[in-house]
Amino acid sequence: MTDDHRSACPINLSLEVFGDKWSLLIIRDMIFGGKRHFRELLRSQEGISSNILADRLKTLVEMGMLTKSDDPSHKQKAIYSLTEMTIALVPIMAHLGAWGRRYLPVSEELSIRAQLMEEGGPELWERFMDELRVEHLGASPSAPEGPTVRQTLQAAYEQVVARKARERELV
Amino acid sequence: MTDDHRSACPINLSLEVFGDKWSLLIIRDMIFGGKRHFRELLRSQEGISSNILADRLKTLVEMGMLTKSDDPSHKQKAIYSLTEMTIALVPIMAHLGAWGRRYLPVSEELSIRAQLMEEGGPELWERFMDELRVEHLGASPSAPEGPTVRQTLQAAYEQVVARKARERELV
DNA sequence: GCAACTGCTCTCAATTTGAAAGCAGTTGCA
DNA sequence: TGCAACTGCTTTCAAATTGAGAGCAGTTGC
Repeated sequence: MTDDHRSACPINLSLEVFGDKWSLLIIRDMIFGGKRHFRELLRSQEGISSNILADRLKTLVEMGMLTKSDDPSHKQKAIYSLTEMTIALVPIMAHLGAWGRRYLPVSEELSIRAQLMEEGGPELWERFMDELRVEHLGASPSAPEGPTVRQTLQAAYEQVVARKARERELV
Repeated sequence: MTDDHRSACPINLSLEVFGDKWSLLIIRDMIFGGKRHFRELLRSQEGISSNILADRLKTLVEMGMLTKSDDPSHKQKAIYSLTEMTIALVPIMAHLGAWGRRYLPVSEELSIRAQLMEEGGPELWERFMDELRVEHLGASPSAPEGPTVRQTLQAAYEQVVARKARERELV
């Protein structure tokens, strides 16, 4: 573990961990998409190619952002899990989504989740993080009632997609 | 302005704007270091090289993250200014700094600012953003009393540096 | 027994990165 | 009036990274 860092500034070090065009998208798909397997992550909106995905997963594991384990149901399957470090990025994801929604040409269906995260605020983020800890770290569930945050976000997304499909038919 | 975006997801679009190893560091130096000129930005902690800096400044201007204007005091000097879009990154910077401070091997002097930003919370961030609007957008100052947020952060940084120098002498 | 699926790896071209030197001016000072 | 220091870059060229696509050695389900 040599210090080949450009500087010991927290922002710089953060960028050295996920300051590239793909790492945060992988983490996004794990957090919001619930993806855990290589082939799932390969089917990203943005079309990451397999060599890049393999490389990023490897370095994210090396940096403690993910862990990798065997899937008991299939000898060739690997399961990737978030660590506390990565779960702690949820508020940053929320801010990033809110910022992008405000200043960049997002689509409605792909930003509805960001909107709900923004409206939900820190309380929703905390609930989401707790659910991720249960899912990825084996923490015991604290409030087991109702749909999960991810399910709620996903349902909203699908509703927008359905509405848009209906609107397209009316042309 | 063609849509050559990978996807219209807010997180992806955000990453297309500043998802690289240098752009956010430039913005960091402008926000926290008060830097406005090319040669100032060239003297970053991390040692950016001039061709990369020139390229990033150009694309940041093209994307509306910065504006560039002439310095009346020197015919060859350019002044780079933040836009509202970039000032709105202050909370993300604060979160990023807090995250890095918690999970990565930061140094005390380079993370004291992040600590104060974290402790100050949204109220401090808003005050800082207001000051940046005055400095970069020509907004009229709202609360003109006392030292600026940047001055406060800078003073704390220098205090740590001075203390560490003293401690080194005692060896 | 075979198609579909598993997490990758390999190849090779294209792009990006980066250090370093240099440049055409401008400015401040002696 | 000269000259050193400074201005925002640009150029050069090697090295590293990126990326699409094909392929692979197995595993699994039917």
